[in-house]
Formats: sequence, C-alpha cells, structure tokens
Amino acid sequence: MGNELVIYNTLTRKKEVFRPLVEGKVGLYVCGPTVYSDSHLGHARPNITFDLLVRYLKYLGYKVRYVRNITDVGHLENEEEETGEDKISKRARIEQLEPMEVVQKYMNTFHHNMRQLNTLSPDIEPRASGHIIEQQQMIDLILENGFAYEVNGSVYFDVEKYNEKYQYGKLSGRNLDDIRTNTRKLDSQDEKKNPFDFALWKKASPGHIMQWPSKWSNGFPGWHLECSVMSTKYLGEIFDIHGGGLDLAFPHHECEIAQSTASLGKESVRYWMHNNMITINGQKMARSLGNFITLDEIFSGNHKVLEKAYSPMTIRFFLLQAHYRSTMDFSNEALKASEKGLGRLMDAVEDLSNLPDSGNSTVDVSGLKEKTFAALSDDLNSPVAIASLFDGVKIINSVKNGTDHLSKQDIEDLKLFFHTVIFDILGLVDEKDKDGAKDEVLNKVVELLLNLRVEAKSRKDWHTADSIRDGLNSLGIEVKDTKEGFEWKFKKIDS
RNA sequence: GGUCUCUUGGCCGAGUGGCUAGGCGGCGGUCUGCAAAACCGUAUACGGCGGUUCGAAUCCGCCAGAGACCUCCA
Repeated sequence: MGNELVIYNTLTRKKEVFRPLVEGKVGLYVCGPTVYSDSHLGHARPNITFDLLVRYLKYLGYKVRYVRNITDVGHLENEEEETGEDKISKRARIEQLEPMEVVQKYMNTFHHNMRQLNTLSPDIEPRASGHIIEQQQMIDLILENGFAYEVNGSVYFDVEKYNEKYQYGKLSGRNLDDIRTNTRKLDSQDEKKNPFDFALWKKASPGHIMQWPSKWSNGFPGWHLECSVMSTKYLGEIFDIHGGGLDLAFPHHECEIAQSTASLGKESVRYWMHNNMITINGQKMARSLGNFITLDEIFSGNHKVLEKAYSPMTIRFFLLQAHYRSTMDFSNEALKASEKGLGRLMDAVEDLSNLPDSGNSTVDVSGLKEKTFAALSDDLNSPVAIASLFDGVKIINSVKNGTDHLSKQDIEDLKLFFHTVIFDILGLVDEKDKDGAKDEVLNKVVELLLNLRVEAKSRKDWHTADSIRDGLNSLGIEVKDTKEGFEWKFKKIDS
C-alpha cells in the first residue's frame, strides 16, 4: 500500500509513522480483562479498537502476533475489605466457588461476548497464574539490579532508586515530585519505603486462597508484573505496540515500563496506544453510579437505562463511528442512530450485488477508496472512513435509481472495496443473515403471502392487502412495495 | 489540591488556518390506493471575551463549564 500507517504514540504524544522492528511483522500486546465479573461495555472499547488495528495491519500485509492476557490473579481490592483481599478470591468466597472456577466462568463469558462483537481471537492469550515462575524470575532480575527490596517476605519496587537512573512517570507525564505529594497513603503499607513503591511479590495472609511458594514467602505476584513478563516472553525484550485503556496508563503501564527497564536495562515498548473511556449519558460508567452495563445486558436490553436491546454489531459500529482516542458517550438516542445507519450501510452492500452495469462511470470510485484508506492509515480514523463509506452508499443508491452510472469494472471494484473495508477491516457482520432469513420454507411462505397480496391489490381489495401487510409486520417482517412488486426483510425486533 | 484533556448545529461525532465531514432526527420532495420503507434535496455550528493573521471553529491568552487520572478499573 502506498500510504503509511501513522499511529499516535502516548509516550511521545505525537503521531508517528509506524515502522515495525522486524520488517513485515508486528508484535502487539494488549491488556486483557481481569476475570472476576461479567464483561461490560468498557471491555468492548479496547477490544474493538485493537481488533481494528489487527485487522488493518493484516490488510496492510503484516504478519501480526497478537497477545492479550487474562488476569486471573493478583489484583488487590483496597476499597472494600480491610485485608486487601484478592479480587478473585473474594468473589470465590461469595459464590462458594473455587477461584479457578470463577476465572473459568467469567473468562468464558468474556470470550463469548468478544465473539459476539466479532473480534478476532488473540494468537496467544497468556494467563498470569500460568506464569508465576517467570514472574519470580523477573523479580530476581530486578532485585539483582538493585531496583527492589524485600521486607517480611514481600518484595517492592524501589521507585526512588529507579528514578535516579531512569525517569519514572514519563508515559503519563508525571514526575516523581508530583507523585510524591499526591500519592495517597494507605494503611498496612508501612512496609514500603515510599508510598509510591509498588509490590512485585506480596506475602499472602494465611487465609488467602490464591498463593504460590517462592523464596520470599508463600504469596502472589504484584499486579503490574504479569504484563511485563508475558509480553517479554511472547514478543521479545523489545516489541512494537502495547495497547490498553487510557485508565491503565497510570500507574499500570508506568509500572510496566519501570519493571521492564529495571530488569532488562532497556525499554520494551516502541509504540504505546491507549483507547479513551466510555461515558453513559455524559457520566463515567461506574457501579456506584448505577449506570454500569454488562454486554449481556446491552445485547438483551435488560437494564434500566436501556430503552431496548442493541445488537453486538450496533455496538461495534457505534464505537467505530468515534475515534478511539475520543471519549464516547452512550445514550439511547445515539445508539438508535447508529443502528439505523448500520442498517442503511448493509442494505447498500446488498444492493451492490444487483447493481446494473450501465456503461461509463459518472462517479469516482478510486477517489473514494483513497479517501477511506487514507483515513484508516491516519491513526485508525474509522469515523472518517465510515463517512466515506456513506458517500459510497449515496453512489450505490444513485446508480440503483438511475441518476448515476457505473461501469462493470467500477462495480466490481466497489464491491471488493466495500466488502474489504466493511467486513474484513471494520469487522462488521450483516446480522440480518442470522435471524432466520436462511429458512427456505419460511421465505417461500412469505413470498406466497405477498404474491396473494399483489393479487388483492390488483383487485383493489385494500382490506386483504393491508391485513397481509400488517400481519407480516407484526411478525417482524417489513414489506416494501416497489414498482416491480415487493421487497421484504426481517426487521430487528425491538424488545 | 496536583497533572492532563475536552467544550462543534436537536442528538452522536469528524475536522484543526481559507474548500459540504458523516450518521440519526427535523423540514421539503419523489414513490405509493393509503402507508411503511427507501431515495433525493435542504436548514441549523464551532462555550465566552480579547489577541495574532489578509483570513480562525482551527494558533495564543484570559474567563466559564465538563471530564479523566492521581486508588482496582477498559
């Protein structure tokens, strides 16, 4: 491809031309979920964003190794319990399940939801619990290099020491003095030299369910370590792109940089990419605000802020209609707008396969293609790419109406272009196909009824014609009269 | 309190020195037995006040408002 992919690098706060470490290959690491509850809307954003990235990189001809972790150990929950109990073990106690049973359950729903959103599976999906030894090895290295200290069976990263040689806070634009004055002092952290130091290994209390033996104590790894370890293991000491939510930039990614640098003596990540957050009716989505929506809830419409169900593709399309670095506001009005727009786009795709070849083209197909790919190459500007797809929709409709014309070659071009961008790169799926439209008997029955209706109409028997139409309508089948007779399709059924 | 970001028409959301973003909704029209749908056309905008400039929604300053992170978070 002629146009070069440009990516916004959080580390430099600039758009940079993407050049992989190894020509033709891309190593990508994305922070995955902590599997202790149902997947929510917030999970849709990064996974769709980086799915788009993977799909576009592949389209550009790169061989991509996409690594996305599952966090199944080690995140402390300071806010609730006095003990700082592990999220997963806490949930296990509540539900009377084995910790690994909890992990499995929510990992399964996460995978199911991600399939519904038509995201590609990562090539490697490593789990923190499966890399305890590697994490211990990295702690050893950091200790050897003098950037960590052991206290009472726990090991902490020495941020101050690290900052003497390197720069802690560079990713999130902080310096240690700012952090020093603004880090909250928590109870039971008196083991640490400084409040901003973070745990690499934490000694477990006797009742703590998830723990592993180590030379320091029976315990569990610190909550930033897994990503440093697993990205290095599967992508190498230096790799191309690390992605995640903007909320992870500090402290999680900052700590990752520190850990990798402290253990390897160099930085691992070449391009940092962060997707922005989702708000609901202008508010941050949070459990405490009562506007926290799981993906299952949005797909079923089963939540008080939702007027109806929204399909996975509506969510996907909606998210792609905003740039990944902008905050994105969910509202019923906005979602319904996307649902309709997506329907119109998909109708155009369908029309494209029956478009009349009408001699010389009166529209510029190649200009449309250039515009679209230029947008995608400009830091994945999917909203602009989609806008130009709608320019294409306008062309398709005009040709259908006979006000514009397309040559046979241009029709083929347009068809390939639409399919490539809509299905391969944007990863959309035509959901109409799934709703039973493949049932041949049903199709024939509907056609039979509609043919009867045409007869009724020719007799000017409006009563019969209308009752057929209304009856089908109430069954979720939309009837459109056309010059030739009729068209019909399954409507999305509102709940 | 510290650091940072944002404020675009009824809603969502691009753009970032001069040229229509786009979607949804509105309005007008085409089509129709009537509808619905679809299609076509169209109006409405850059938080406020200053400054830089031939020219600013776009750059700079101030003010107002919103949000994010600083604590697990996608």
